[in-house]
Amino acid sequence: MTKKKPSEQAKMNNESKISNLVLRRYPRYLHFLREQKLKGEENVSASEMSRHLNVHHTQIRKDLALTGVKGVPKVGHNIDSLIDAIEEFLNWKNSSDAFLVGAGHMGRALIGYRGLQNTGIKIITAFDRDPEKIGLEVDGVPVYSIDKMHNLAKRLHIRIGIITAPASAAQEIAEMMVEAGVIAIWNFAPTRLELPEEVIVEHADIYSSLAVLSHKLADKL
Amino acid sequence: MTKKKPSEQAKMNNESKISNLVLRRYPRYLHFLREQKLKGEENVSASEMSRHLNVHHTQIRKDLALTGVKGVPKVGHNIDSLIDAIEEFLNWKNSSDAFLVGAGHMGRALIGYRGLQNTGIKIITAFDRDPEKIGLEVDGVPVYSIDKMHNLAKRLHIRIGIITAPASAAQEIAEMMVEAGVIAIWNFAPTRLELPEEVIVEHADIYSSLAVLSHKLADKL
DNA sequence: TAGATTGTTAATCGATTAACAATC
DNA sequence: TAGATTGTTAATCGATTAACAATC
Repeated sequence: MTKKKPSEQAKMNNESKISNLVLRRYPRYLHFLREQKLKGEENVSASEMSRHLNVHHTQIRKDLALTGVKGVPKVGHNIDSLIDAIEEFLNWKNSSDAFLVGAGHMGRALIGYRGLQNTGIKIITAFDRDPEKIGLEVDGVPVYSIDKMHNLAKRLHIRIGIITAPASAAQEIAEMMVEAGVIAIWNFAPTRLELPEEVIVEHADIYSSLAVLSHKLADKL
Repeated sequence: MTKKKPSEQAKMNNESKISNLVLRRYPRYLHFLREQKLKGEENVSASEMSRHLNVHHTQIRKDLALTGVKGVPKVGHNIDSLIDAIEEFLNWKNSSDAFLVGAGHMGRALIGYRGLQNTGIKIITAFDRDPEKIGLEVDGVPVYSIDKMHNLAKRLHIRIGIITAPASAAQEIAEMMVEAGVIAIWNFAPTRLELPEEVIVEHADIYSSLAVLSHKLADKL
């Protein structure tokens, strides 16, 4: 029996081998690029990005190289091409419909988050158990009873689920989502979800950043 | 002129040299440990943690070793000691008072987040500009006019600020906070803040996790 | 005792940074 | 042309994993 190295696995699954660390940097790049574009800039140099984003210029070069966009010496990279390429890379060009479960404050915050409009995800419906929330409309997004999720997800072919429910309900909700055909879950509840391997789960973990903050602060006091 | 290696810098600033990657793992460990404690367990082995948290057992051993808690062969580590040590490490044992600016959904979500109670941060007051929000009370936390922040922060010696305002207002708010004596800022607005170096800024960046999710999903479709 | 588990040292892997030639 | 900037290759750094002796 041959051991599968992660890289071979990746090939087999037709997954690209780009590292998460790089992926996590792209939204910051994108943000900066859009800003520059708004300012009327046409090109940007890696050195300039490096200064503003506090990332080593070589790293920026490598990250940008992955997008396939070529730069021109003394000029830099074309901003539009970069924006386009990164959006393409992240699959943020055409947004996919998503369901959100848990119409509490966190859920509504996310629904109202204007920044999400540029990110390839569109929340089209929210669900909740609380009869007081069912029937509401939040920023144009209706809140339905969670019982309706299964049918609706199947009918609309929803592939992305967002969990903004309390931790205690998260696992159950996640299973319902998978059951209904969801293949990627963005989890804001502070729990690890146990799901079949093939389901993509990303945990929006606010504690990890708090841990860094707290520790640094402790050092300072 | 001698170049300062990061490590020397760290010593000079009296900062500990523990890596952020380790720090970011601790909250997950803590969560698991508390869970086990609730189940009535007294000890836990690194192998067990490894299985549940999907982290290599050697890594867990190293991370736990940093806390100073010793394990016993065939038994494992005492859960209480670990919880205690990690909380100590993160400075989560006695919570510091914090101000939150921006009482929109994100702000209220954070105020209502029960999980925050175990994390060394206590939001005692919220601020907003919106007259409709001023005077409200959210989960026992009063919302004041942002004009009052400066005086109140000075008076109560607040060192931690949380920004849950829109991106457009974040920089200005951050500067007000620093002006008022805040030395650590937890920023939920989707903007990089430009502040004096000595201010600790942690960006709770939801886009980075979305980037990973989107990319993985693109691969799968 | 035997075996589960710890904890440390060494090997590997991957990410970041440095150096530098190529180019507009 | 000179110099800013690109993009690539090599060196370094740090994090993860493997191997294994020590211990209860």
